[in-house]
Amino acid sequence: MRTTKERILEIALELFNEKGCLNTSTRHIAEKLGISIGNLYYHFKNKESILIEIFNEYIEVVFKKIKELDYEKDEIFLLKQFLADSIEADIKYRFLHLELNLLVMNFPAFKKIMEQHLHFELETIKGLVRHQIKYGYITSMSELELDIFVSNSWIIATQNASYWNLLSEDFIENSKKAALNIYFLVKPYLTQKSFENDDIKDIENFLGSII
Amino acid sequence: MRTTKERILEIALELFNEKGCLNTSTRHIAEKLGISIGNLYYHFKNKESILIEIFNEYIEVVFKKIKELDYEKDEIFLLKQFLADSIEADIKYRFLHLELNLLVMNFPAFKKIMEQHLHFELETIKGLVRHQIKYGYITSMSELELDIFVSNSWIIATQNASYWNLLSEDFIENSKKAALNIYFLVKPYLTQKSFENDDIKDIENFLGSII
Amino acid sequence: MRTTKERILEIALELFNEKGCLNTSTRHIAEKLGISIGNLYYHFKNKESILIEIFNEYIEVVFKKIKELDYEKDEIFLLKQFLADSIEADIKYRFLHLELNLLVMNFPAFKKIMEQHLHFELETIKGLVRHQIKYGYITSMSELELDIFVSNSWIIATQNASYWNLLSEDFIENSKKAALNIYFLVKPYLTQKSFENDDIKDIENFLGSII
Amino acid sequence: MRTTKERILEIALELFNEKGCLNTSTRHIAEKLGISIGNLYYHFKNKESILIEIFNEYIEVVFKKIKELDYEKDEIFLLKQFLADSIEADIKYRFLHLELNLLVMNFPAFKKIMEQHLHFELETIKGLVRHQIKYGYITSMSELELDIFVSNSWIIATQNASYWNLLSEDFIENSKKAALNIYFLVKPYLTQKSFENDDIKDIENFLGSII
DNA sequence: GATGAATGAGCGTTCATTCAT
DNA sequence: AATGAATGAACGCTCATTCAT
Repeated sequence: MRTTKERILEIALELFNEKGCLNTSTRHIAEKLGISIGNLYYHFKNKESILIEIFNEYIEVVFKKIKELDYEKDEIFLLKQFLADSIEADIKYRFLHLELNLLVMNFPAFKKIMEQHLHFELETIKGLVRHQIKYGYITSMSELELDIFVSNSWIIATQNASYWNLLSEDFIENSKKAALNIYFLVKPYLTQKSFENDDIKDIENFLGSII
Repeated sequence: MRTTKERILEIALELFNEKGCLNTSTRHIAEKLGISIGNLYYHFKNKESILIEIFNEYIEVVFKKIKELDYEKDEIFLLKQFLADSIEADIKYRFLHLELNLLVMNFPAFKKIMEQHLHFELETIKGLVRHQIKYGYITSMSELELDIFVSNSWIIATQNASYWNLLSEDFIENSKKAALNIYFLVKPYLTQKSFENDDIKDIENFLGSII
Repeated sequence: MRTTKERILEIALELFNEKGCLNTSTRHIAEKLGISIGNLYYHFKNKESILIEIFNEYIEVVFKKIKELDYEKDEIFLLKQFLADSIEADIKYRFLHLELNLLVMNFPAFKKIMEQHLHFELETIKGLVRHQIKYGYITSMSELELDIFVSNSWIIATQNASYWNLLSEDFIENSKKAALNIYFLVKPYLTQKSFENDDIKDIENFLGSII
Repeated sequence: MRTTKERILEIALELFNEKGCLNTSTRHIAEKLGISIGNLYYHFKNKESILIEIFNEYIEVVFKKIKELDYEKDEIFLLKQFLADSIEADIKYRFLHLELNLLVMNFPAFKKIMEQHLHFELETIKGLVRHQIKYGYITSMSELELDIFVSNSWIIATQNASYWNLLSEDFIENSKKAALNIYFLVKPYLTQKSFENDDIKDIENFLGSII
């Protein structure tokens, strides 16, 4: 049995994804859940803290599997995992990317946490890419190029859903395209070794099936 | 001497970029401009029509120079132009990309215009890329790859400012980085012929100066 | 060629009948007419004076034909005329009766004129009825009964359109029923002499054709 | 102790009768009641729902006593009851009739309910008149005449207050006259049996005292 | 005669949040 | 834990009217 707090977060996420966090009132969350507005404020001191708690969930999902990997030591091809994990989270918490800049403007505490997380996430991705370069999966590049490659990856990973949603309302179809965006962004940097890796073949097969 | 209508658009754009369109009230625009709220509504029938008029300006800026090019016939290297124009507009009207998805949710008439424009813009970019491929500036690619390349370009061009703003408030510095994002996205697809072109040398010099 | 002032009155009446005077803005009148709002206020010092001028037209129409009758001297059967004239005016200026009480509340100058007119109209109707009694078309009645008979007649004549419009939007059909309401209200008071009058036969034929 | 909701309805009715529903702002209601505007909207989702709730009260008052009568079986003289009940409600909720047509124009949900109620009310009155005819209190008449008689009765019952208010502001005096309007409207249709009924004598006595 | 920019009070409504119970 | 009444600032917008040109 879920606690009330958990159910609030669940419903809030649902509504945020549907209409945006800024378009969702606390009263609406409480009503949809069938609890009083007073009870909602008993569990969360304000709307921002609901947002922050959801954001913490998001962070956890993003890094859960990646953290498990001891990629510093092992020679593993991480692209597939990265693709799968990031897309999953970015779909589940898609409202975050739809209105991230406004959220940061409106919720100062959220802004702080968001910034901390972003720095950490970017460092993690950079570390991951460096690892892949070291083991020859990705071509080597300058520090500047790495910075830009990572920023482009982050932007594409988080924003492509917004893009496709502008073009079509077929949500399922759109989310599939996310994989293509990331794959083709990364592809020019893949080495021969990568293309010989079974994971890449899996990915290419999967992407082939989308088209 | 500017007309009141122009001044409203000017101040509105300023405030939209500062705090977001959704966070800017019509009363606030009027107050900052020193006119009555009634006067604002004399010039614009509602907030959405202010947004739409600003969006139409944006469209014009985006396409003004590109439209002038008779690129179907001439063999010209367009990347530099494209970089310059799109970045200029995307900075000047940056609020648009910061909250595009929410704007589309909240303003149905804007949504329609936005969608029409987006289709047209993407086709234009595709045509431009095909032209560059034809004249050997960009490596040839499949139709799918072209689609994804264009979508990635659009996403990076419109969203990179949001990204950098999350990391730093140095607005000038951030806007410079936009060029890097697009350049490195495109770079893997440039041919030898491109690298011999003087424009590319200009770009590389410019980018070098940023770092 | 109509003067601007006349055209304002014309369009105002049209809009008042369509949506009510209180739901019609002065701007709307000017726009529909294709003149500036300033020009409208050049011709009328305020909205109330438009209303009053229209009301004066109404009064004129109501009494034009009745005034022509020298009914004090002639033995004439006036019911038919009264039916025809009052219904015609009450249809043409139907907005007046739809919102008379609110108009009186909102427009003090109109209120005064309205009250004066109402007293005069009621006295006229009373005189008319007394004349019909004197010449044996209508059964004699006490002064109280006469008062009430006249008030009922006025209420039915002015309000029946509102009633039928609540039940159906077929405006033409509804206006026909007005005649029935008045006829059946008066009928119990008609004498044998009335029923032998050709006018009554005309009326009965006309009413028969409605059903 | 009245609930806030009840007090809102109470004050709203008071203000509506005083100045008209359309001339009464929600803010005005809240202020007169000494509550915040937010609280008013906590209890009613919009102004229309206040109007509708008041209208439902009106319906209840109109039909409360009439519904209790098992007039299909008993031979009873209903005129007195009808007079008393309808006048009481039409005075208490007099704003309704002062601006009914505008209310219907401005409040679509109210319009629907109003129309349903009107049809039901008219059928009820018709049934009541048919019963009185059956038991010999009212002279028999054709179906058409019945329709018109009922429509005239409804118009007089609901509109006579508006009429008298145009002539005088003595509210109490005016409301007494309502009874006269209805009585004299009905009188021509009363049979000898009616005039022998004690209720009629009561009415005549009451009316006599008014004059 | 005519234009149209400008005013500002007011309207219906929403919303995050508080607090006594 | 939970209820739900209450607050009040703010929002988008309308309207009759004025006035310089």
